[in-house]
Amino acid sequence: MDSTGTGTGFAARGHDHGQCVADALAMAEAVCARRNARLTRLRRRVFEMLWAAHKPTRAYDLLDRLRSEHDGAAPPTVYRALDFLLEHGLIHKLESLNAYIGCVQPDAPHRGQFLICEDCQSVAELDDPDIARRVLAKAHDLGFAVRHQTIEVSGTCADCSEARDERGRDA
Amino acid sequence: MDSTGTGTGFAARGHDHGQCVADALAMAEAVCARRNARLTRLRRRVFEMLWAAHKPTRAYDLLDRLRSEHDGAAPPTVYRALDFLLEHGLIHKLESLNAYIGCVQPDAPHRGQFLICEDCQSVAELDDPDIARRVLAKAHDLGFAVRHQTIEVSGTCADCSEARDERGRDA
DNA sequence: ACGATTGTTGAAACAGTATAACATTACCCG
DNA sequence: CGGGTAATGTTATACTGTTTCAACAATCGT
Repeated sequence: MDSTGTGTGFAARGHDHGQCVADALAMAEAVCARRNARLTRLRRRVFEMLWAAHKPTRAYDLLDRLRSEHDGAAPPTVYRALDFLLEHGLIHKLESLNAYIGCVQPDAPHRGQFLICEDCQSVAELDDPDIARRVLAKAHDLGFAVRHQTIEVSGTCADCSEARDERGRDA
Repeated sequence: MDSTGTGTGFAARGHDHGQCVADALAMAEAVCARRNARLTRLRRRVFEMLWAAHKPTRAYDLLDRLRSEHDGAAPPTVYRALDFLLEHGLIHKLESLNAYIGCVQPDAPHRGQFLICEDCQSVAELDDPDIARRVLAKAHDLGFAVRHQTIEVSGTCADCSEARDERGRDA
């Protein structure tokens, strides 16, 4: 579940990144195969880039990288790939950042909750059913039929809080 | 608390709109006075426009309306006003729509939860402490210090669900 | 194998959202 | 009044995302 073993939802600082990208790709392949969705070269590249960055990445950053290895890439190129990946739950869009990030659990399409560290730009995806249920229940009380939840929390992650505390002591 | 009396968080279809805008403006005035913040003519107009629309409104829509009554309005004109209003908790930004809407409870700056109807574009602001607390608790467990919550739920409001059902029976 | 259908990509232009940078004016306080 | 700060004017630009149409490739039924 949490390939980093830290239990914080954030990737550990020194984790085996190549392996983590490879694992994500294998999951994506499996998901697409199961649904007869075509994970083309382009889509795969965008997916890999998102995982390689391992932090929220903007469409035009992806576009720049695409262009460097493939002439003729244009905005629709990257947005179409992103749309496909979003549709299949392989990535998420962080609305508060206008950025995209790989999904840690692409088995079933879903919307999790995101903790976004403002210091180091790392993101933890929570998928806490309690939170989602509470929102659903409240909406239901009001007669509101939920289609989609966007839950994004910005702040400071544990690592950065520590680092900040240490700087504080030094000063 | 809920000036509409519907209890759904959504404004009632036939509520006294002029009064509702006037009330909001009075609250804004009071908040700014208490903080020595200057609710200038421009800022007041943007605030009024947001309340008059009574639904999520885009920056460039506001700009168009500003221009019609005030030559020389440019993007920064409206964005600066929006920044001021956001800073003082008088309005909210809906990240998932890139749109802005008046805050129903501007006494203390805060971030509520939003139910966004995809059919009629109406928005309910919840401010449910349970939801906020649960998110805070979960983040705290992971050592994450929360600065800001963005919780936006899209779907169909009770009125539109009913209307849809009726259309369904007719068909 | 064949064409029809559908899905994917290429390419150019465009629409919508937001900020940078700098000049100018209005306001407040001593 | 003078001097400083906050607010606005103005121009330009950066960033984010869509529309459109044409070309190409995979799939499917026959």
